[in-house]
Amino acid sequence: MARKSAGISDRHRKIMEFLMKFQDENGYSPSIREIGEHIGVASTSLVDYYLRQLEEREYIERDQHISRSIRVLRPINASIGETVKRTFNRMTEAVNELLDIPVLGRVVAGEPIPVPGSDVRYFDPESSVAVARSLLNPRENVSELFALEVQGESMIDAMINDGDLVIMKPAKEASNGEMVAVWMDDKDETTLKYFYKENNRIRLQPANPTMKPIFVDDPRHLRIMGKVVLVIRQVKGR
Amino acid sequence: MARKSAGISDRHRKIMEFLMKFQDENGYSPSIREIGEHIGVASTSLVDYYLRQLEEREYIERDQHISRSIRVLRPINASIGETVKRTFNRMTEAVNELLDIPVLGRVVAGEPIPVPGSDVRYFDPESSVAVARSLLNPRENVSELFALEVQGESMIDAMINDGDLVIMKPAKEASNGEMVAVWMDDKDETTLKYFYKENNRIRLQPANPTMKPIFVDDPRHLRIMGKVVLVIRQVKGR
DNA sequence: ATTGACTTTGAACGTTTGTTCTGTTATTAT
DNA sequence: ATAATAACAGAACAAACGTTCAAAGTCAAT
Repeated sequence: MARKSAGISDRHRKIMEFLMKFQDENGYSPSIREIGEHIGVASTSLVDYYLRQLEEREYIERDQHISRSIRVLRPINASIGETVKRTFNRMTEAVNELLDIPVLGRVVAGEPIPVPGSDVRYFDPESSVAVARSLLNPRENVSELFALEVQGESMIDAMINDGDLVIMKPAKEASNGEMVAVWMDDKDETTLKYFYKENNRIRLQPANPTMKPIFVDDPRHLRIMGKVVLVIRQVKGR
Repeated sequence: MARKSAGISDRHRKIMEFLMKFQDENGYSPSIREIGEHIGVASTSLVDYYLRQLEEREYIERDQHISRSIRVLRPINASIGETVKRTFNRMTEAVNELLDIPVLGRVVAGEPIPVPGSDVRYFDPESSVAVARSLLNPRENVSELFALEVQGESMIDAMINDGDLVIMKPAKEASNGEMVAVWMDDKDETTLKYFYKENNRIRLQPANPTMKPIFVDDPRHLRIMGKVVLVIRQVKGR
């Protein structure tokens, strides 16, 4: 006589709950001994005994002679909503944390840097860098950020090396103490310097404290292209 | 140059697909031998070899000495391409793209750097940095990475400034061309230098090309603490 | 031609694990 | 009370399984 969903004891319920919890936490089923330990049963045979009952009543399924092969057929006492909700939150958080910043080109000392003009829609970005938002100023307008790869060793006095990745935002002016990318007409050169406006001249201070500043008297010989926001150096593992 | 899932051979892909398919059909993971049988590999060690690689690249996860404990961390190449499945993949990818690296402390020239000892479980990390995985070597074992904040200007000859964030992995030895953090007994100092082993001495080359190298004749006066993997400079918006 | 990094094999070892068996203790019906 | 049935223990076993190691093969760079 096939007994239907008859007598589910307290033990059965405990086992089912443990199965689901263990599955959720580990991604696979517990062994018989692990089940026994958890429900306070010393002998493996007794656990097997209960499992067989659960199997007969079609609460679970398992494959003979295969470790950890228990499948839960129908969840008992569902409290799954919590888990789903939590993982969903973590996912949306992570997705928002990740910025995709286009790499517009290279910074070469002797050439003006490529800057996204307001009219010129987009340079086709060669590629993009993924950057965590938390590395940036929280109130940064991330949509206008762009990245440049430094080519050559012309920026060493800005403590920036060949291959470094500079992330910046477009700007035509700067405040004191900000690091800017400037094009100097008289020198035909692009550099990265800290910007300071003094009485009647502009001081461009290298990041390397051992280097001396450059002074510019006529601001018209100087074009600010953008402000540096972040520098990333990927050390070549060789 | 942010590229995604690099360094995955055909075998790896085949294994991942089998893992997902098997999981889907049986509700639990295949054993090592079952995997080997399916991809046409006779020895269990070779399967283990591949699994370890997949583990390092964080495609899967498994628990030691536990049968069928493989967890698929990120699905690969879903052959059943539905819109839902694809967006789901993109989300999990994004989640996996984001690494949380603990900041263990500061690098000060006159002090040894804090390194996660194998026995000393964890310094309580002061905080953590979020870093996109694509910024790192794809086969880097990201779980052992840690970050240090540079304090003072003692590292300027390594092109690293006060406030910079150095991400490194523990190491006691290094290969030529790698940037390492070393403690020099005779100078009582921690520095970051490029490591080169020459005939009968060690050359420590500053990253700044204008600086001269340091030569160490006796390797015992030199302790390698770790290899530098990434340097991040958050330019103070002031 | 040699090195070195990566791939592959085969076998062996020690656990983990499911299964089975014998036997004991409770519970219940008669 | 007694017999029958259900609940439990403990041990023992063989298969399944993860791990490790020594050794050999492959392939590209030097």
